[in-house]
Amino acid sequence: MKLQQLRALLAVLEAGSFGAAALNLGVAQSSLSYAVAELERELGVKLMQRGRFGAEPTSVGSKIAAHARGVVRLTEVIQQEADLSEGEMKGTLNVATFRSAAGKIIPKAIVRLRRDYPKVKVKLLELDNEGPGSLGKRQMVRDHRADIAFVEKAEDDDLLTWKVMHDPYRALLHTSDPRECVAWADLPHTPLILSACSSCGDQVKRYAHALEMRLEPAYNVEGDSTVVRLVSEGLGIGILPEFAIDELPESVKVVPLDAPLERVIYVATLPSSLKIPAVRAFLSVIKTQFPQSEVPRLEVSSFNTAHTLKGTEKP
Amino acid sequence: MKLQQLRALLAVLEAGSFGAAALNLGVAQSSLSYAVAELERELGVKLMQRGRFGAEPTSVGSKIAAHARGVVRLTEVIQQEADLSEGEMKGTLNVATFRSAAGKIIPKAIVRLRRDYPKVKVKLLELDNEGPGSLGKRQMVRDHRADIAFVEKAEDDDLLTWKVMHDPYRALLHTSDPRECVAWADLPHTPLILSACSSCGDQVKRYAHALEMRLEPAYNVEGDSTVVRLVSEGLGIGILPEFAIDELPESVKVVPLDAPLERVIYVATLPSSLKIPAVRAFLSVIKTQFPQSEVPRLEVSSFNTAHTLKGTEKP
DNA sequence: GTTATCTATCTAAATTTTCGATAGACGTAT
DNA sequence: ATACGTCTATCGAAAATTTAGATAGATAAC
Repeated sequence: MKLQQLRALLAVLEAGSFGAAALNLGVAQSSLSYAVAELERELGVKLMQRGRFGAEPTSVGSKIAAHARGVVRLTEVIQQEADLSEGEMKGTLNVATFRSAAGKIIPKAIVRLRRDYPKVKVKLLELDNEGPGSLGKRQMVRDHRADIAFVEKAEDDDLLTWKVMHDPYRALLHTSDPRECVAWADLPHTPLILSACSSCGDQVKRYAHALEMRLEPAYNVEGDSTVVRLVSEGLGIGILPEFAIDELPESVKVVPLDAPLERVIYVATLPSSLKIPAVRAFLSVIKTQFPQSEVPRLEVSSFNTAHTLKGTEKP
Repeated sequence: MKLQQLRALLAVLEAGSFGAAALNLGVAQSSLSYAVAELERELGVKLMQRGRFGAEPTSVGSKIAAHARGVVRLTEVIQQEADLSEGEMKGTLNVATFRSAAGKIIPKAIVRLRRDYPKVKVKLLELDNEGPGSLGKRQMVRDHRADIAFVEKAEDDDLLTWKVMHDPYRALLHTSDPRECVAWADLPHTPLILSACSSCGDQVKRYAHALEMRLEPAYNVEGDSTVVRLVSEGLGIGILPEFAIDELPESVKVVPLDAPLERVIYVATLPSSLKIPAVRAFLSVIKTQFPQSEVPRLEVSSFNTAHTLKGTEKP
């Protein structure tokens, strides 16, 4: 088995066809064909189903690809480790996020990361809909497609998950509205504008249900920014998590709700990823950036194989 | 970076010198020298300190070797996955144990493993003294030197740890002794034979201390079998965990203690190792072999990347 | 100073990978 | 039905890489 073969497998899988992958990598198509065929020969299984429309993984192929990603990622870690020993923290970090975290939290963290570890690059993988088709962020982490994911729920599974911050829901009012605070009790009487994406709307409805209120949203829009636009048109009251609010026009103001509903934002990662220097760097940045977070304190520069990790309890 | 280079690094590290490693692998010494040098060139760091007495890792070298072991292990997992998809559960499992677990628990488990998964091989790494010098079993697991370790303490760290069984301490009497049970209160009055290894003796002393008794062991011997021999010579009462008692001569009998002291035996593994089919197979064997164990139920044959794992809480 | 025991390096041979071109397979459009 | 576009597999030659064997250099022990 050769690393190049595993890399070829992953490239083809990602590109969807041998030809496209060859173009991406700048090698001949026949090379990839040969590499994958050789790997299949050695393993004794067919990894991809080739057809008229390219190549897609067999079921073994998918499983093996996940391991292969782990292998390739580990080789990157080896390089990171080597660089780190020279005093240079380098490398790339793959972060899976949803839009509203990407909007405010991540930039904050990245700015600080660039300051403290200028050579660490971050690749953002935004995926909002955890629905079928697009893999969930947790699954991205499990498959080594991402090192770290920002998630809104702390499920109890095989990933380590830490609370990063609380993000309170706010009401968006047209500036003509005199109120400085919105009461939940008022909501049934006014047209509501909720966002469908990233479970925000759902949580609001669930909370209202708990208060024994029936909310009938007047608009259930797709993007967070659309909510803002509709509010600025005077079409109703918008409700969004504070960190999802990007830029406000003059005609819209943000006021608190009387009962503070909030969503909690977590980071999740594979236990084994804690050995990756760049991951530790990122988590340490998160830790200092969001002081109330429950991210454990990790030594970055000088961690041993017996790595220092205190308090990895799950929420 | 090439897999062969990583394998060369590990082989040299294990053998202690380039020449010995070359002999082990059946290749020329110059090949290994070239491979490691090439790896060092690419990484930009010196991985080994070569000298008159062979080669030993630099500090970066050790860290990188640990990752390299992970890489190599993952390639083996890839092969396992391929074989499994053909219906054949193959592969090798590295199990770190202490002597007395190796003596009774492991053979039981291995017999069943051979029956259920005849092609899975087990490599036993017995290391009793967790002292300095010899790496601890947990560290073996962390460094990917072992997939699974049997341990006597459940430390709260980065390893997953499950209780396997309780192992009650027993008294060993010469057959001339009429007692069918030994009271702790009697112990200070008789010459005691304790085993120094694997913390057995320590635990007995600690327990006696808790009972406010001062035990003065007449003999503190190295091996468990030596305890049996001294008892058969009529030199005193031996105390050992039941599973550490291997074979008894005619002249020795085993009786319970009036207050049942016991040690608990755990298995520990890296979270990421749960993706290894052979590890899951072994754990499932343990699970059925020791029904009171707290090992989680794992599907072996058909596990997906979203692997089925229920109840991974630590003790 | 010699020796024994290591590793590094050199050259040539063997192996492996890559390339470019081409053939085959398979739907689709004409 | 035939030609076409879009894939992958395969072939032979070239390029690159790895290997082996021999030898030189380094270093501590004697």
